[in-house]
Amino acid sequence: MPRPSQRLLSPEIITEAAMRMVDLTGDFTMPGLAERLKVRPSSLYNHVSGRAEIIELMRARMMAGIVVVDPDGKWSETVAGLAREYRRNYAEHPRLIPLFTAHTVQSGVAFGLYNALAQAFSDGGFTPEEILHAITTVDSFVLGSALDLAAPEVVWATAPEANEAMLAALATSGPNPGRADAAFEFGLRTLIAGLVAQAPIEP
Amino acid sequence: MPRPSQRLLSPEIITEAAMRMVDLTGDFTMPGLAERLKVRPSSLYNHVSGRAEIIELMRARMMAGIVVVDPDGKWSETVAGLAREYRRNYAEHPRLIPLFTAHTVQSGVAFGLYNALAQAFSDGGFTPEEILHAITTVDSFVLGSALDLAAPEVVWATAPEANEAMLAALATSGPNPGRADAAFEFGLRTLIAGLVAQAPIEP
DNA sequence: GCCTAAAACGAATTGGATTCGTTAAGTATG
DNA sequence: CATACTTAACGAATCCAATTCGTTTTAGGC
Repeated sequence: MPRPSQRLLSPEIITEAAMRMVDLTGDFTMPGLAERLKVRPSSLYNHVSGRAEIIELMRARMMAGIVVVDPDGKWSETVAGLAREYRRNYAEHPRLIPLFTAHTVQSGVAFGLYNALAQAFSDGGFTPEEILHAITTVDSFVLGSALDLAAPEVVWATAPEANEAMLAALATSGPNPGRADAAFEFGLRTLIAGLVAQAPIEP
Repeated sequence: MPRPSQRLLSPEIITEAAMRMVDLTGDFTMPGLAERLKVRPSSLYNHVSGRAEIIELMRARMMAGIVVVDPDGKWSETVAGLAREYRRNYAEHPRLIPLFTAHTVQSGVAFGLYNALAQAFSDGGFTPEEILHAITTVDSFVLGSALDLAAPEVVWATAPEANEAMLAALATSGPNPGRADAAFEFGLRTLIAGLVAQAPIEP
């Protein structure tokens, strides 16, 4: 017999549970979610339209964590800070990222971030077209770095035909996420240096 | 009654059909694949272990397209050439990328590329640890750029709360893949400039 | 105390991935 | 030529996830 209405669910509760499930197992299913919430799968549909919406809610929840503070110094440091903040949010739930990139819906979240980047690059004297490309570049690098974080480190483990330079490089490799973090900082430094070198306005 | 053995399938034929299906629709299913190949779904399992292996075969097939030529000049231009070649292969089948990043298996393909990058960075005077980070940086940027290519341009379409710098930037935006290509070239230029600036050895 | 809307339920449907036993064709062997 | 073996396609069946829908309960407003 059907159970009474007990207010067990809400979009927020479902989203939260889904995120915990993805963090734990790398994926989520409607039956699994329902079980965690002590509910039948069909009950979920009283609160969300389906699996796709849950993914979008998780995306929005992750993006909402990005805190954009007013710039307080060099435009280049503003960009670096924004990129770090952007990645930090991804890094808190690395296993969500493959889910996001698989379902390429991606509504216009994170416009606060984009606006702030646009302003910073504008301060650097870039043209409107360059600003768009620069934002895309930062976005691509951060997303790629986040995927690197989610990837198993096994990728680098065995090197059947590595040359000398590669072997020496691999020998320095520690475990994730330390390696991924260090690589991100290196890449960010590199990217900022390149941007500064191309910018009409110092620094 | 079952039909005779007519040699309709092979791993290569299946992989090829799956890639065409993904290029066309953004995904593939075993029944859909079977239909395209005029075969029953179960027949596929005589040639591949399942859906996961088909994805890995597609990944390998894509990676195999990367041509690593011997460097003929500056290390920085070698890196730029390798990055372009890497992305070019992704760009030929953009809709495969979300599939790849979803199933994060990623065996040690593309070691030829990694070796070549390691050698180039070694020529630039980077330390082994820096080499690993530099390779990761290029990898992240190329993968992120490839995802950008696969993303619908609708993402940029409407800007409900864009500031002035952002609006001006958006006004310059043309359609994909032109925009994504230009952004990649900008980002690559930027990245190379940053690497050159940090390298102990010119150029 | 009654009515209604919200929300959980269970059953049923659809569709994809996979397994397995069966069977026909081609191939090698005597 | 006949027999046995192997390959590969087939169909049926299983499992599971996603989703739909009609039913039921009950909390809160009147």
